[in-house]
Amino acid sequence: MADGGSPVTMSDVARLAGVSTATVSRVVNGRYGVSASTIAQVRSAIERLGYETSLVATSLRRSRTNVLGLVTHSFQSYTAEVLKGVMEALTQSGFDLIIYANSDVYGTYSEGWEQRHLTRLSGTLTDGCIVVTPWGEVRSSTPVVVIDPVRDSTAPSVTADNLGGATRVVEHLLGLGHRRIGFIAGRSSLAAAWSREEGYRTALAEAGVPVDPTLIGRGDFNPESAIPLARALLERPDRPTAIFAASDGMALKVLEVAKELGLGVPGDLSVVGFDNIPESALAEPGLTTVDQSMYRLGYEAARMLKSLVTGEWEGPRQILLPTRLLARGSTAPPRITTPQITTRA
Amino acid sequence: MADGGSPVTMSDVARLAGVSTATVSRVVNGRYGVSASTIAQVRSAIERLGYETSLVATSLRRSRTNVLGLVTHSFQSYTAEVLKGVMEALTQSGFDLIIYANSDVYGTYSEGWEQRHLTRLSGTLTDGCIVVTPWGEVRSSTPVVVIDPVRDSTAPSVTADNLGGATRVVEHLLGLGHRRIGFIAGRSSLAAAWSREEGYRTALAEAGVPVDPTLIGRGDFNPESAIPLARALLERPDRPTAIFAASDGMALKVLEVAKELGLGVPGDLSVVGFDNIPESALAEPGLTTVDQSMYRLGYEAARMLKSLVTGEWEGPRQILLPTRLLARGSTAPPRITTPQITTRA
DNA sequence: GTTGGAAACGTAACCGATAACGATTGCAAC
DNA sequence: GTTGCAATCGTTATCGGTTACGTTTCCAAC
Repeated sequence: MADGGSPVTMSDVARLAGVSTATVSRVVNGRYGVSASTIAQVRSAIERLGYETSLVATSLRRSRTNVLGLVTHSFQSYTAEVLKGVMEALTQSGFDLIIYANSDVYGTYSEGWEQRHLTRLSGTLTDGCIVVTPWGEVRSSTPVVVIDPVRDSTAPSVTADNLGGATRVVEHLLGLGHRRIGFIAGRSSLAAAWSREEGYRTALAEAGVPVDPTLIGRGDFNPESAIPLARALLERPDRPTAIFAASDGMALKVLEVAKELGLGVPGDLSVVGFDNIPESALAEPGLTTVDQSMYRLGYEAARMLKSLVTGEWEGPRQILLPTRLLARGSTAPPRITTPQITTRA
Repeated sequence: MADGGSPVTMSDVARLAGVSTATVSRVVNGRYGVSASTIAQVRSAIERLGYETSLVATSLRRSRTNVLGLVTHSFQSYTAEVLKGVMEALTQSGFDLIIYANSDVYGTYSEGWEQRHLTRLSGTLTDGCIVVTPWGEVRSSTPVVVIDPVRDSTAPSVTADNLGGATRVVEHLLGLGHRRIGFIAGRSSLAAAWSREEGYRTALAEAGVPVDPTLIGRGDFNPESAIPLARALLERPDRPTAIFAASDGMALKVLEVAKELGLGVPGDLSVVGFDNIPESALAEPGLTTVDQSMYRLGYEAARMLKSLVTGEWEGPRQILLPTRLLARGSTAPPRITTPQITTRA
């Protein structure tokens, strides 16, 4: 149970079976050149000792390990979704998965964590890695697929259609009659943040609504960062009738601030988020948001990495997955049109 | 970015710095016996080449790796909670974490998966492992802490107070006036399932309510398994006024079956679960359940394993964490007292 | 009986890093 | 000028498994 002595090695098996370790290795790996009787001997010795080949020793000697790695800086509920997708894609593929989390950087959003994790894994332990939401570009001696890459990255990646999703959000709000729409941006180095802001800007521009820079708050995807920004937007006399936050986490904080200021949602203020995290459906009212399937992000990333490792990848190296607007209770037509706007427009 | 050549090894650094690999090793590990100028040379070479020590080679040579392992057979939202707790306990501890998931067994609930994962990790890669909800006893050459162990396990473990939680559930229902309380059990090999059933039985016995074996359905924690059992309980003429399912997943299925049969909850039937998974708060009505903090389970398991590895663990090897009854909308007093009971009692 | 060749198996050199050990150097004490 | 002790650094065995290569065995063909 607890401690069952030292681990069984290949030489233990060899000794018991009366052969060399080379022969044991051949049997384990099913190679040619071992007589049937010897195979039986070795098999029985393996069985009796409960021997399992050491991942470490094998990966040191071989280049291929048939293990893929994944590095993430935190474990959220969406991380579990990603992992489900990854495992689904890897089922029965012969590739196992190792997730590495460094205790030094966990919780602290220190720059370069992804590179440190990656180097640690790609020594010889893994054949390739998936990196979730990195802070910067990464380099590795083995293939890497990035989920939610940084802006303008040329690395193989899987991303949700953030631009399209954000565009539909703004079109939805415009369709309801909103004209003063606030925006709370995410960490600008991430492609996702940039695309969502770009969608906000272009959708307004296409509708002939001028973009007011003072209606844009600079958040960083951290929910807390949205609080002062939401307060600033909502306390001004010409406050927006709707706020679009670049993530659900931030949008939920906007809801809290609105409640605190005595503003009814969606009566006095419409709020929209992005991501569709589980908590959003729970919110009161339900948060209108953009659904991006983290499951599919994980699935596609694993599928791509697998083929990249075996060298048989044919498709594009940058995948864009569709997003979907989920209209819930937090959005409605504005109650009154702000006077400043109607006179100026 | 993508493929940056072959990985940098220690001998590459040694060659560039003009020293032996032993000296590089000493510098990397901060050992005594290297002159300041040599240290500078080596440091600069490491910097220039972007060298990072290989986890594989180190763990093969050393016995200690300062890496802890965790094996789980699936990634659910509660798994993420456990992982958050584990990482919190490991932050700045010097121990990193590796999670291993085998593609052969994922999704399929094949027996012995935990042992196979464990052996693969404990070769020399990890100093110890956390095993989440295993199917049986596990053996390992390094310390193991089990979260939700099998029944009567003597291995070091962390468990929620399932007995107390289940007891309070039944007391809650009895207090509301229920006397015919159905129970849907979990997989009986797990200690958690057994304790929850035991709590159900003893709480009834203490209140002088006889336990009716026909009111107990044998599920296996798989939500689907509860459907026929709930149907059987609710379609009988003397159906129970309340059903206590040993997990939220199964309880939610009971809600569905009740709706399907036209039974109002909590009017016609009270339903209680166990676990407090996120979906339970979302249910209509909200599911009354027992909250067990998966976060704390992970936290305590990691704290214990850490000390077990360093050999400084003093406390008990089996930890019981408190649980808490969460009364939500799915429980209420029974509308009418079943005639059979009142006459018999 | 000899030879050829393939099958079967062992030997030893790795893979990258560590640590015990030995070798060299420098400096102070005698 | 020795001697002795640190300080500094290289050499080498080692971890467990894989594989190129060499050796032995065995059977068929001549």
